[in-house]
Amino acid sequence: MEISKNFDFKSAEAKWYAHWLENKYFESTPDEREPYTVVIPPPNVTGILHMGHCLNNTIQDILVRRARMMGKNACWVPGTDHASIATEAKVVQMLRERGIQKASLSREEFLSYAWEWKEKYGGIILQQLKKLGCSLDWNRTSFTMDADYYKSVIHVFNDLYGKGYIYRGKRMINWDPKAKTALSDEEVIFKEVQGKLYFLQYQIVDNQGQVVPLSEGGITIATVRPETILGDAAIAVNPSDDRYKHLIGSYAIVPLIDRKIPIIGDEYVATDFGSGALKITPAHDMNDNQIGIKHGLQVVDILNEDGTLSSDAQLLIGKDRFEARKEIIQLLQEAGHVVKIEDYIHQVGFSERTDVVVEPRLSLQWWVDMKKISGPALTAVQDGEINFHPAKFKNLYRHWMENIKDWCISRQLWWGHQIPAWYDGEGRFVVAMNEEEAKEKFSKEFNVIDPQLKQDEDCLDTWFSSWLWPFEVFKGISNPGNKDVAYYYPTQSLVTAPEIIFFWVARMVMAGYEYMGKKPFSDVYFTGIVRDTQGRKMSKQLGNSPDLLEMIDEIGADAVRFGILIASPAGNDLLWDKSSNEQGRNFINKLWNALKLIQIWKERAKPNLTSEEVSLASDWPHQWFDARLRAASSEIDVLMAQYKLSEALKTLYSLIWDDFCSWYLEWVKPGFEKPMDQVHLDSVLNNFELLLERLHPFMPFVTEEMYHLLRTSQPIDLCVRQLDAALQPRELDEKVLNEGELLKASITAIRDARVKSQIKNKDAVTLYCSSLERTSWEAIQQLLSKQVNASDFSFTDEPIANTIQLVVGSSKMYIKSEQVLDTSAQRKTLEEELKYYEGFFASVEKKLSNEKFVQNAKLEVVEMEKKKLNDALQKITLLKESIANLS
RNA sequence: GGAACAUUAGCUCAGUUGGUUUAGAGCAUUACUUUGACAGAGUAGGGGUCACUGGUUCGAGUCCAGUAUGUUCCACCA
Repeated sequence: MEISKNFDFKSAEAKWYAHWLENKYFESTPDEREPYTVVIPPPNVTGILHMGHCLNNTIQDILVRRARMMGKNACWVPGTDHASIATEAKVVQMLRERGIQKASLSREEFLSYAWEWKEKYGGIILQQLKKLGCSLDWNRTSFTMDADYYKSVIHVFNDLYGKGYIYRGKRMINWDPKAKTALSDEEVIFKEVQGKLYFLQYQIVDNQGQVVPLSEGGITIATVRPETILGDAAIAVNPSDDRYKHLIGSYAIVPLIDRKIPIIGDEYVATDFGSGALKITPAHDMNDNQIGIKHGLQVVDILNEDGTLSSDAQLLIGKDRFEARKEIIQLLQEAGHVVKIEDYIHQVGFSERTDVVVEPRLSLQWWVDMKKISGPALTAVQDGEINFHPAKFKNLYRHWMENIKDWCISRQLWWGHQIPAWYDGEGRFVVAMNEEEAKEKFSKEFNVIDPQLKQDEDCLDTWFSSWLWPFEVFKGISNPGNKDVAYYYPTQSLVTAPEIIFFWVARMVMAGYEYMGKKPFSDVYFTGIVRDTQGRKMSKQLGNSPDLLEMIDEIGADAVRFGILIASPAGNDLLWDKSSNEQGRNFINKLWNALKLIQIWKERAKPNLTSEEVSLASDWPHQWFDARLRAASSEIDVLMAQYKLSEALKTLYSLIWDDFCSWYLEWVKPGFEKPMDQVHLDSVLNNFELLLERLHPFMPFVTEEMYHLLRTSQPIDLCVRQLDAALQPRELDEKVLNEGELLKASITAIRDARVKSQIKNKDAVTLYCSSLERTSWEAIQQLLSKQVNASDFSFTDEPIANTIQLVVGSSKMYIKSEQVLDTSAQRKTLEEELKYYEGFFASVEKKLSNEKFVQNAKLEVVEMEKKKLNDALQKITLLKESIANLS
């Protein structure tokens, strides 16, 4: 069979993915095997594949494919998340482009547009995962708003409400004025912003109730949000502050609107910040709200839900908050209230989804009382029931869990799971599975017959559905105790980004224990963040995020998978550069060329060779490679168990490039245009197959392609071939591995000597060896002679004159050549080596002559040092002899 | 403000309970080689007082304390 010059990844990728699907290799149903379950972190239904997904899903695919090849029933569940805010924003934008305002639509109309949009664009990302080679069970594709899933979310809400874990309450929340919705604390990103600190002077009312003119002094406060003075309810000072304490109990006048507000004392106020007097705006600041409650202050809400000033502001009504800020300063300046304005750098909260400044706002929302369900989730991770990789995230998790706050779960959106609460006209409400049940409950609880009910307009936070993901993809709630959930749950590995440890991971653990009574997964692998070479996070805004599909198209999915993984140390961020793809491509090329070489051997192979034709006298090279493969495989097993995927791939890379290509194939290579005997060829083919097997989870396409080119009638596809569990290191391997090291060292040393003495490769040399380890040399002498073009190899006890002298291990070698020898180069090499060993000898000797060392160190350590000393001494003797022989 | 983690070759990182060499790998770099799988190759080399300062110890990249720098998380004084 003709093998193409290079790997044609485009046709191979299309061919093999279709073939795998056709043969249902990725489909899983419960059977007697042990399950290996992974649920995909569901990407946003609006999402497009980026580098983060690439890393994340490559890792999952490696774990899943490997499990599949190790006899597990591997099941990787795909799906998408409805991503309420993000998706609703996209739909609103699409409508705007069509000239439709969301406000002009009914809820039903809007949702039909949203579903239309979801059907059309949603799930593109899942198609993209196929390009990457991901072995997902597509029959199990789930969506967080599937009918059953939806019902389960509503059920969970009802259940938690029934248990008293969900409540409705008026609290300060983070308000996103663009999305016009509440946000949870986790959805607010604090950024440092260069702002201004405005010092404003308020007039004071004296004992007689007279307003003191500003010219006679007032009270100065500092604020970064001057527009909020319109909502002021008090001015607070620290009761121990001598500057102000006499004012406590009197009143001040809010500028421009002349509202009379009390001056109160509260320890909360810092005397050393700003002016030492704090304006209190209970409707628009978390802390002010607390103080407001404590002192029974009135609440003046001056903002509309879109961030414009409300009629309660009395001034600048309808203006945007930032516009109002500029204008009010002008008005205050004109009225003489501005004392000074300072530059001020401070932290401002932004909405994670819309990136607008979040407003603290008082509103009625639904909450989950987290302390009620967090207990088992905390201990599970503390006790190692669930393992985090890397383990450092354990601390972070614990800290958050121990200081957990209630979770605001209502969102003022339409796209999502509508809150199952029904209200009557009088503000009474019940929580129910549906309207019918709600009516029943009303009649029972309030004795109302057939009330006019209205369902809560709001939706649930997206994470209130995705925290059910690991079991609801198996219908663990909608069809409790079914065969799938019983078999696949708990899942094994969760691979996700550390950013969502609180949003998602922690909450899944809570839901898992609450609803399944079991952990949702055994291991959580947190990937790093993909950054560019300058260490910047990849983002659309910076334009440093490469187009993944384009890249796959250019260089192939396997090269991209290799590139991202090799650059990804376990648990660290990875600085990714396109050049690591090239390393992947080069590696594929190397493999491909090995295949081409073997193909040539296959064509020339003969079943029975005459003794003259035999290319290889023994099967020593096969034994050696077998031993190397065993050692490397067990290293890889260990690394994989520790989730050190990058290290495992490096081990494989070097096994293939160095051990297999550079050494093994060279050792078994027959002479130019000579045939290879079938027995040796079979060994080579077997070994190559075993390599491809191990590489397959990392680079599925090229390995499957080569596997079939290697042997035309494979009984089974590589994708579902089972790894040979017997491939473990054996004690007897040690001998052949040592011989291999001796062979490599001698080849390298002789090649080096040839270069330094300018002996051309085509000129044959004669080798003499003086050694106490004759049996080792005997095992390798034929290969050595072939590799270094030596016409003869013999043992000697005497130095050979006019030769190049080398010390390999504890043996001496003499290279005899026709050529005139340049002894100076040789002498230099030997002397440098001697210098090194003398230095080494001195350092060991020093250590051993230290009495305290010999007294205190462990016996075996001392013994080892003595051995090192002896070895070095032997080496020094040999080197000295060689140098002496030179002259 | 608090905490966690990190700091080893030009870059990205290994280095398991302190003692296996005078600290390793990959990539990059330099020189040389090169007509039989592979110039997308081969061989060899250069490059590190293991961030700094102390301490514990016979012995520290490894343990302890402090300092500096960086990253991340938490909190948020208007």
